[in-house]
Order: sequence, then C-alpha cells, then structure tokens
Amino acid sequence: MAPRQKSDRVTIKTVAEDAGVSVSAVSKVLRDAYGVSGPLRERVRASMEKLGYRPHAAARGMRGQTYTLGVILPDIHNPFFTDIMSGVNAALERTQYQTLLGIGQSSLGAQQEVIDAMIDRQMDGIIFIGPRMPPPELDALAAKVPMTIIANHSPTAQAYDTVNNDDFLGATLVVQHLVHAGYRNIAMLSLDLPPIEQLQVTTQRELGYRQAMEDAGLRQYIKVVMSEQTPRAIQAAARQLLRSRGRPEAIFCWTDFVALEVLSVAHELGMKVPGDLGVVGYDNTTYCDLAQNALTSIDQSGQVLGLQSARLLIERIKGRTTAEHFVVTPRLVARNSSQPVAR
Amino acid sequence: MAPRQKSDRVTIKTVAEDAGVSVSAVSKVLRDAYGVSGPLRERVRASMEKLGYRPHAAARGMRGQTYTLGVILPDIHNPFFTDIMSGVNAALERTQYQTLLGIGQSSLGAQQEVIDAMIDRQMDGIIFIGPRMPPPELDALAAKVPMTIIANHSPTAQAYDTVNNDDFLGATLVVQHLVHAGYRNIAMLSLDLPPIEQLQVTTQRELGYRQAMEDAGLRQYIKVVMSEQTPRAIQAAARQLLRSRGRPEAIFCWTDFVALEVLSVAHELGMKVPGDLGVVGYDNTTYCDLAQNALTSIDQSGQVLGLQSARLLIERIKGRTTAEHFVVTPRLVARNSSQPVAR
DNA sequence: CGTTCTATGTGCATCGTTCTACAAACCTGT
DNA sequence: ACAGGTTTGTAGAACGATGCACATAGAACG
Repeated sequence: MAPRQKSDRVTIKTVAEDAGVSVSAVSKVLRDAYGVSGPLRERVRASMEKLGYRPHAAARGMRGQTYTLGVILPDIHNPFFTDIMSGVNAALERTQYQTLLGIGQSSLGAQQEVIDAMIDRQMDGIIFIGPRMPPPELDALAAKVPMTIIANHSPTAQAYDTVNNDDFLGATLVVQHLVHAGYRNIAMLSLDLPPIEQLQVTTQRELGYRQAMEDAGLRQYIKVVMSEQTPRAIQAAARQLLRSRGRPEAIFCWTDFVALEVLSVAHELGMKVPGDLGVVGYDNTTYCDLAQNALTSIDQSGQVLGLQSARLLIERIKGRTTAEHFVVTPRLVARNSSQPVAR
Repeated sequence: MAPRQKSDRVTIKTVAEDAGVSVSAVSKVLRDAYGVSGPLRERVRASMEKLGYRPHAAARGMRGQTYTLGVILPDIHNPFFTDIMSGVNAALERTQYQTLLGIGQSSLGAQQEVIDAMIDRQMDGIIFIGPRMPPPELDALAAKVPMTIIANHSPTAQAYDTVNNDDFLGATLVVQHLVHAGYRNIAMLSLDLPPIEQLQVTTQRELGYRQAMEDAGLRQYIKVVMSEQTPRAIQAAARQLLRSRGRPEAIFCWTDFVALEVLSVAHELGMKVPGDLGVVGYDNTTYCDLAQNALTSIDQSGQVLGLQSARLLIERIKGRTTAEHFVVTPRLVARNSSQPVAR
C-alpha cells in the first residue's frame, strides 16, 4: 500500500503535549470521565479544537467502544428502510455515535457475512432489521453484542429489544377498510419464506387478515398466496391470481413493493384499479403517493421505529439488561386504489 | 457497558499456541506473506479453522489494513444505487474485503460527517458516489485515502479513479429518440445544485441535451428547468412547466425518480402519457418497468459501474498511483412513455 | 570442512486509545 | 499540626494485530 499520513497524525499524545497535560487527562476529557477540573477540561478542549484532533476509531476498538452502530438491512430495495434510517440518524444526532450499514442481500449467506463483519469491526451495537434467523441464533448473537431488532415479533425475548408496529392490527385495519368499502372477496399476497412461526412480520399480518376476514363473516373468501420477493415471481403470482376462477375483488399485499407489481399486472391485464380490483399495500412508502399508483397503505412510521430502536440500543449499550419491546400503532392511509365500488 | 467476551476471544496468540508456532508466523499466514513453508501454513490454517479464529478488525486497523471499503451514497432513496451495490459486492465476492455503507442524506453536513467517520474508522478505500464537493477537496480527500468516484466527471484527475457512464451521450440518445418519435418541444428537468461546472453528472446531461437539440434544429425549444430533489419541489416545478404557455410536448428528466413525479403530476392534471406528454427518465431503475409507469429510460448499468469501481479501488489500494477513468456506454430502453404521437 | 547464501521461523517494538492503580495536592475537622 | 478524606492529575500496562530485524538451519560451493 502506498505510504500515507506518516507521523503527521494528530493523536491524543499530540493534544496532551500541546495542552501541557498527560495523555490520561486528555483521555478523561474525551470520555467525559470523572476527575477532571473545569480549567483543565477547557484547556484540553481548546487544544483538540486547534489541532483538529479526531479520535482513532480502530485504537478505541482495541480497548473501549468504537462509537459505531451497525444497521443490517435485508436489502436496499425497499424504500421503507429509508424512513427507518432517517429515524435512526435523528436519534443519534447529538451523540458521538455513527451508523454504518450492511446489506444482507436477502441471501442467508450474505446475512451471516454482514453480521460477522460487524462483530469483527467491534460495533458497539447492532440494529437488525427483518432478521431471517431462528430465535436461538438471535439469542446467541445478542450474547456477543447489544442488539435491537426491528420487524420481528418476539415479545418474550430477554437478550435483546424489539421495535415493531402491530402487524396483526394493521392487517385487521386493511380488511375492515376494504369490507367497509364494499369488497368481499379479499385475497392476501404474502411472502414465501421458511417460516419461523409467529415471529415473522408477514405471519402476523396473515393472522390478522384471517381473523378479520372471519370476524367479517368472510371465511369462505380467505386466500393467502405466497410468493418470493423477486419482481418476476410476484408478477407470476399476481397474474395467476387475477386470472383464476374465483378472482378476488381486492388484494392485500404484505408490502408496498408487492402492491406496485400487482398494480402493474392489473394494468397489463386491462383491469381498472379501483373498479375491477382494489389494492392495498403496507408501509406507506413514498411511491404510494404517486398519482399513477394512488396506493392505499398502512403507515407504520418508519421514522419512529428507527428512532426508538436507536434509543433502546444505546440504553442497552449503557448497561440495561432487561428487555424492552416497543410497539407502534399503525394507521391506514386511504387513497384511490381502494375506493368503494358499486356492485 | 455489560462485560462481554472476556478472555474467551480467539486471537492470533491462541492460534499460535494451538499450532505450536510463533505469533509472527500466524500473522504471516494471515497476510500471505513471504517466508512460510507449506507444512507450517497448513498447520496454522487448520488451527484457525478449528478454533474459529476471526481477525480483529480494530487491531488490524492500528497497524495494517482493515479490509473494509466504505461506500458513500448521497441518499438511499434512489433505487439505482441498489444496482451499484450489487456490482460492488460481486467484485468483492472472493476477497477478504467487506463493504460498509454510509448515507450522505443529501445534506452537505452529513456528507462530511460520513467521510470523517470512514476515515476515523480506517477504511482501506472509499467508493464515493455522486460527491457534492469541489475538485480541490476531492484531491485532498484522495490524499488521505484511496478513492474511486462514481458519477462525477473529472477525466484529468490523478489522485483518484472515476467510473461513469457517458452522460453527454445518454442525453443525446434521449433527444434523438424523442425527435425520431415526432416530439419537437422537449424540455429538460434537471437538478438544482450549486454547480461545480462540468463535473456534475447533471451538467453533462444538460450539455448533451442542449447539443442534441441544436443538432436537431430545435434550438428555440431548449428549456432547462431546475428543481431540488424533494418530491414537493419536483411536483411544483412539473406543475408549473405543464401549465405554462409554451407547454412542452415531452420532458426529459435527469433521473427516474423525477420522472415518476412528473408522471404523477401529468396524471393529476388529466394528461395522457403518451399522447398529451412524452416522458423519459435516466438510470433505468426497476420502477420503469411497472406498467403504470412504462417509463422510457437510459440504462447505464449500475452493476458494471459498481464492479469496475471496486476493481479499480483495490488496484489503487495495492499500489497503483496513476489514475484510470472508466466510461460505460449508455443505452436507451424504450417503453410506452415516449411512444410516437401523431401531430 | 569452512564459508556464504537462502529459506524459514521468531522476538519484540509499535500503532492510539482506555482505564486501573497510584501519587500529589488540597480540604476538613479536631 | 495531623489523621483522614476528597479531588485532581499521571504512569504505564493492556488490547490484537503487523512487520522489521534478527537467529537459525540447511544447502551449495570451493
């Protein structure tokens, strides 16, 4: 490697010499530790400012904290994660912490790699979004590093905190809204995954859907179609569903991304939305608002989820050992795609 | 912080003891350095495997490399970046390197923070996408850490490599395509930024647009409208443009994200696309393919851009000091939004 | 059988922090 | 004035790698 920045780096030692104090003293000031007088603190602060000192993260990682939080996303595709990130960053605004993202690329191997990479790099904590991992492994992971999980229901977990919206309720809202608008034959398009019962967000939404359908006396119309996450697979599933004999009047999609594909397929098949078909998504991402989509969706406030997860994580890093499980109440945002239809 | 992993960590020393060799020997094996015999290498490898050794990134950062590459994105919104990331990861597949993402959140302050954070964390190199930074600062940054830039034209820069598509050509293709389809009054919707002349991708696209319009004898129709990146601002600009007296027959948008908003506004105003208006985007993101958008766009192959940038960056880390500037030839993907219209 | 050379393996200083143990200085209250 | 306590500052040993400088053992040669 080309030689860079030899001895010109401003270290804690440089600052100490400049301020005329010991290295330990500077370290104390840096860490806001006990045992520094006001004047000394000021003198050190001034020197740091003057010299443009920046702490060396790797060196910190050797001993104490790195002040780095890892965020693991299942993929960057889903625009919902943008909201979460902005919440996380907002919570970290006036702290020393910085976030670094890792992308799980949906594949399980990549997910494990990202996790290992973050542990190797001594992240102080991890915010894990939509983990695809059985609870024992999550516990094992939480034993190694403080962790908060978003979008995974495990209300009894003690080793880590969780932040969720009430997916069961959200799905209920969708069904009630559609029923109220006059739809009866309502199908659900969900995610095809090796199911880790009850924990997955999609499972909760499915349960909510089923329950609400039953409560509305629509048991005979219950239909859940599973599909992989790829556009091609989603389109195929939607096409099959819309061409089938008992064609649904409305489709509830587990996430907006899927709903957009359904709109596309409906469009291709010459179906009007609404009119020939009602569509509802989940997450209320920015694309819902576009007039060509006008997609009714459930807002679970990614901002709040992100903010809370960062808050909980820092609490845990600071020493809390009991678990907290934060739940946001979702809310339906009605748009054109689920307008009432005369039948 | 709660006490975790005390002495149970497997370090290079543990491996050395297990294999019955010196610490230095293990280090040599790790680094593939000169001066290790085959048998010793095997013995050490076996021990590492057996003990599940993982190198401590922070410790490495103190002396040598961290094997971590930073990728800086201007925002996560733009789905185009997904493609870039998958290219980057593909290039790093069988190497020791890992990527970590930082998000610039569009704001300049955040951008600087992310850069600092990455330097503090001793990233071996940085892939900087769409930097908002004048050349002298880029040079200064490149002096501190090996760097490759995507989406910023500075073909004479020596301190860093660049990877781009030919934005000038791409814009030309758009205009030629629209002209061929019968459009004459073609406006461009571009990004409002403190311009760093010529370097910005948008500037290049503007220049290409202007040149192509002139070449087509449409000088009198040249019109570039600038707007900020927020949905609200884009919508306002589009609305104003579409309501103006010399209303354009077609709009060329500097990126798909903007084009989707334009489609939305046209939709709201009751205009048909195509028919009343032609729209073309840039980047050929997944959303273009949805039937409700059917957006004609320029494909600049984010995959290739990502792959090349990772390749170049590693070359630079390994010692190359001359600059390379890689340019991809863009290609137009025609969809419904720019269909010929009888006039 | 020395001498020189090469290949292989080791010892240890080093990187920039943190933090424990300790020294020094300063208060108190008798 | 002195024991005891508190506050403020310092010395120096870690942390887990890297990589230079060196030791040692054979090999090759005259």
